[in-house]
Amino acid sequence: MTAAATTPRRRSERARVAILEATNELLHEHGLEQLSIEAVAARAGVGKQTIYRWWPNRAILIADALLDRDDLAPAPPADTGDAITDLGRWAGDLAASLGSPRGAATLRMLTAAATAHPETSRRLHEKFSGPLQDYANARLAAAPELRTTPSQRRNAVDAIIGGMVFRVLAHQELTRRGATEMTRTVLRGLS
Amino acid sequence: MTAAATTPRRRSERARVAILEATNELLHEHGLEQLSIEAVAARAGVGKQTIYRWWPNRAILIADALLDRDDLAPAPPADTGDAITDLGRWAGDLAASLGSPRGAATLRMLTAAATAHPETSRRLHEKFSGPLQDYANARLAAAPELRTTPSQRRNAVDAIIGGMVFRVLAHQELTRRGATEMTRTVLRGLS
Amino acid sequence: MTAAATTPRRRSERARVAILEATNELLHEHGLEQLSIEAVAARAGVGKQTIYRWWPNRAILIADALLDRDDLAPAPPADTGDAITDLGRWAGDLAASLGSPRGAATLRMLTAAATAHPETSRRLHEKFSGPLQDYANARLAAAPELRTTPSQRRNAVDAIIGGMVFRVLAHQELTRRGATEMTRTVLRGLS
Amino acid sequence: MTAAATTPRRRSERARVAILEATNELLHEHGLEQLSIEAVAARAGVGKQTIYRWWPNRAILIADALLDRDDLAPAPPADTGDAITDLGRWAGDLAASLGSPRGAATLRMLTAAATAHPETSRRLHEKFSGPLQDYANARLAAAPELRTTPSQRRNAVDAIIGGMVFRVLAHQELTRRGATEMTRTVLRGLS
DNA sequence: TTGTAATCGAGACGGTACGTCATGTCTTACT
DNA sequence: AGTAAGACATGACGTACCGTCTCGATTACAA
Repeated sequence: MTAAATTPRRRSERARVAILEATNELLHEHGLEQLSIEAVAARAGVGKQTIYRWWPNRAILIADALLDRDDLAPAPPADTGDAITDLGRWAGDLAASLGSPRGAATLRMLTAAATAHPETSRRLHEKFSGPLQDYANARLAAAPELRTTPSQRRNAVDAIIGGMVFRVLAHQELTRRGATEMTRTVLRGLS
Repeated sequence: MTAAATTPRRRSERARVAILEATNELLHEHGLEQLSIEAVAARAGVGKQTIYRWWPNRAILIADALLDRDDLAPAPPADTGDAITDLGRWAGDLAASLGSPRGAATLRMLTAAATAHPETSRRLHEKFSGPLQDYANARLAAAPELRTTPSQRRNAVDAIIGGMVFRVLAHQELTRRGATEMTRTVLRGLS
Repeated sequence: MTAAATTPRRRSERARVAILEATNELLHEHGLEQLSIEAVAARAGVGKQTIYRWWPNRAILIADALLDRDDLAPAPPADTGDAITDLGRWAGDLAASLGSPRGAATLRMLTAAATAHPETSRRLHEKFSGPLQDYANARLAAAPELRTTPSQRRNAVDAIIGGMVFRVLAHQELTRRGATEMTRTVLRGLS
Repeated sequence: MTAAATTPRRRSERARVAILEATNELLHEHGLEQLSIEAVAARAGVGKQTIYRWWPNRAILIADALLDRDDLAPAPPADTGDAITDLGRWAGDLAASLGSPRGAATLRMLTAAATAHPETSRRLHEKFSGPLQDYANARLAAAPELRTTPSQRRNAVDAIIGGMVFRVLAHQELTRRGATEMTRTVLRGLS
């Protein structure tokens, strides 16, 4: 609450939102590679320079647009006291999100974007895979009924998340029920 | 009276090989998005038209070039009679391949290419993930010591493969030893 | 009729004629600049190499095709004893030929072709403008009623021929009657 | 409330001039058919798109470049009161211009360009042959010493201009003196 | 209330690469 | 030997976008 001198920025919120929305729309309509800054500018009713002023390049704009919608990773469920139940439910929620057409498309485009751009990879981990790993790991560590080493936890968590991601990337079906079963199968190995 | 139109096709093998090699080199030097057909033609010492004559578009050329080197998925190991041992070894081999810098780069680029192009996705599954799933599934099904349902096998197999792929895509370490441990952890759930 | 040993050449007359006809047709259908060797080969039902074997390049093929039809410069008329009458008739015939749509198009294309290719220019003069100048000059020189110096004759002849050619190139009307009048006007200056 | 769409056209004069100059240079260095837009862009230090933005096709660029230099048709001479003297001098000036290597090359290229492109033909007449015909015709009409009909004037004018143009196109010598003589010869027929 | 300066829309600019077309050369199989 | 077919290396075509650069107009703070 210091009376600091304010920075007299006057960035147009209207433009910012319109650009991110246009980017998301075009991404889902035409795909990652077909996205052109000119099309974004036209759809958003914005000058190209306004985009370049705030996003230094295409890759960062794409990451911003895709990660701004932070509904990919669902909130952790309530703690029922049983880790397998909790993680099964959590995996089901995650599968519902990633398994939907839009979620799957978003995950695939993010994966591709991360391949080409390390910074996107970092942010993808920070906003998506990191929190997922952290929650599952913590829930496992807090489960007295499952005596696990850190390395076992890491393996189990990556197998669960990876199994789901793999199915999405491979265009194979991923249902809430299937994810829960997979989770249970993996966790049974930690008895 | 004249004979039917003859078919004097004489595709140059020299050009075909040079193009695929140049594509692979440029892909690993500059990345997927930076790959230009003009650069491939120049490096291969070939006219652009010769590329377009045989590959209808960039995506198919990339898939061809990356999948032509079929060293991504290793050959299945000898059957020792113990499924967990065999699959552990198999997973280790796979991890050695995917975990190497070149293998990891290839997998990432293939994943990105498949995202943008359904046909590439199909061929990636046909040459990579399909055979992996098939082998692991068959080895599990043939293991009398593990009584498994098809659905359980499918879950376990995807968790193992997905876990490894996920680590590669997330730029996390994937060692032969880690992969074997992860496999054992998952399979223990199938007792 | 000598029983000379024949040279065992086996050039296909069928191909030669078909190529020249196809060239002429395409020239009048699409114009000089649009003419492609590939189109000629296709229309003539001939391999490209057959064209290149006998005509070293596009320009020479075009000149050959256009000049093969030697109906541009009409035959000189019968000598009536009166130079002005004869030359007026001759000019009229020439105008009828050059003034027709096909003749005009041919003259224009030949002019353009000659601009780009000196050898075509030479052959155009040899088969077209040269004979015209020669006839008119000779007819004037043989007219006792017109006492002319060589230089006067040359001027008058070029004015007459040039006047007609100019009208054709400028897309202006050129009639038999107009040409005769122009001829008379010019020749009257040689009294 | 917002103002109507503004028109922020800011065509670069620098680029316009550089393109026309480069075109003229390359035209005289390599000829009409060898002129490539890419070479113009490179020589002018300009992007190809900048050429295509303002000139819809090669033909119009060529016409613009050649006709922009309006030194082909010389200014009419002062009126001395004697039409034959005036027109002789005018023809001499024209011959000096058309007879020079550069003038001849320009005339030949314009003729060829007009052959392939009607609009170029129109502009060539508008800027070159039209004004020539108009001046000569008017000078003749204003000469009381020469009683001429419109049709006679038209014939004489076309014979004079055509005679000169013909000599240039036929690669024959055209001197100031020769042109003056030809003019006098033709005009003597209008006594 | 009025400068004044950052931001905005628009779009021209010098470039790079696209995918297509035609060049002139070559090789193959047929006649 | 000549031919129809057509692949080849080359290079220009005309288009689409890139990222940079003006150009007025707009707008919100500071004087």
